[in-house]
Amino acid sequence: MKPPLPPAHRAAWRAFISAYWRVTARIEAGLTARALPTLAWYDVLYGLYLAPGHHRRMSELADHVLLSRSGLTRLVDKLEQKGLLVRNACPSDGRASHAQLTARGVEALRKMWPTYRDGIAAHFSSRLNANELATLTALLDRLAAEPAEQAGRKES
Amino acid sequence: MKPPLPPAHRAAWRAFISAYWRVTARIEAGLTARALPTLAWYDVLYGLYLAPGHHRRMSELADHVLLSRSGLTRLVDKLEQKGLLVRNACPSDGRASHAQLTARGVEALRKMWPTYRDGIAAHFSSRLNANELATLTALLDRLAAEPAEQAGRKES
DNA sequence: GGGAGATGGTTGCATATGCAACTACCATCC
DNA sequence: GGATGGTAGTTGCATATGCAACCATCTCCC
Repeated sequence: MKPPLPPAHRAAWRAFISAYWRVTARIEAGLTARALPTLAWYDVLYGLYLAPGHHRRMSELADHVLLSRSGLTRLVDKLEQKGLLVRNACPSDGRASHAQLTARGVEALRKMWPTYRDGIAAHFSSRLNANELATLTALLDRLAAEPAEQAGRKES
Repeated sequence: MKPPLPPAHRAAWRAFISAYWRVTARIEAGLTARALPTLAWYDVLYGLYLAPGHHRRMSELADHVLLSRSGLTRLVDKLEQKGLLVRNACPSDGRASHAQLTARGVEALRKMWPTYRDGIAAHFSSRLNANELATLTALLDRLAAEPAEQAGRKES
C-alpha cells in the first residue's frame, strides 16, 4: 500500500482517535453508573447555562454542541418533555426559536456536574500537568480551527 | 455552579472534544465526496491488512477498531456481503472466528487509502510540525492508556 | 466424565444520528 | 405588492450503534 504518510503521522492519528474514544467512554461510564444522562444532554444544558439569560438560539446551540440541526431538534424535544428547558419564539425573527433553561434544568445540571467534573479530572485533565495541558490545548485548538482557505466562508 | 475544575482544564476538555469532531468531520467529508465508505470500514480492512496473513479474530479486531462487539458483527456482515473479507472458523477455538481479508478487500483498501491519507495530512498531521506532532502523540497516548497502567507509571 | 462458570460471537430491541425534503419565515429586487 | 432566493427549524426515512439476552464452546475443578 506504499503509504507516503510518515509513520509518525500515522501514530499521531491513531493516538488521536484512540484517546478520544477511550477517554469519553470512561467518562460516560461514570455517568451511566450513576444513572445520569449522556454528555450530549449536559452539553446542551450547559451551553444554555453559559448564555446570558440562560437562553440561546437553536442554531447557536447546535454549533456549541457539535451536533447536526436535526439531532439537536430531537435532543431539545426530549429535554423539553423533561421540563429542563422551554422553547420560546424569537421576537426578532419569526423563523428562529430560543431554548430557555428552566429552574429544573439548572437543577439537573447541578446534579450531574460533579460526576462529569470528576470524570474529566480523573480520565483527562489530571493525567497531565499544567504545562502539558496548556500545550495540548494549544495544539488541539489549532487542529480545530477552520482551514485557512475556508476561514472566511461559511461552508466547511 | 461552583466548578472546582480549573478553567485551564475546562478549556483543554473543550478543545479535545471540538478538535476530534471537527477533524474527523472534515476527513469524512472528503471520503463521502468521493462516494467512499466511512472510516469504520477502512479501519476494519486496514486492521486485517496489518495482521499476519491478513486475518484476525473478531475480538482483536473490535479492539483495534474501537467498536462494540455487536457493532463489529454488523460491520463485518456488510463487508462479507461485499466480498471484501470472509469469515473462517478458528481451528484452535470453536467459539471464535477469524475475519480474512480477500483480494477484493485489499483492492478496496488501496482505492480508498489515498483519499484517507490526504485527509489525515490536510486536516491533521500536516498542520503541525514534527516536534509538535511527537508531543501531541505522547500526550494522547498517555491519555489513552489504561488507568491502572497510568497509575503504575506515574511520572513527569 | 460432567457440572459451574467464563468467553466469543450473534441477534432482538431500543435508541441515536444524519441527510434530504419540507414548512415557515425573512430579505431583496423588480 | 409579488416573485425569487436564502435561512431556521422540523420531520421522514434510512442507517448506525449499543446493551443485554442468548447460544455455543472452552476451562476449571470435582
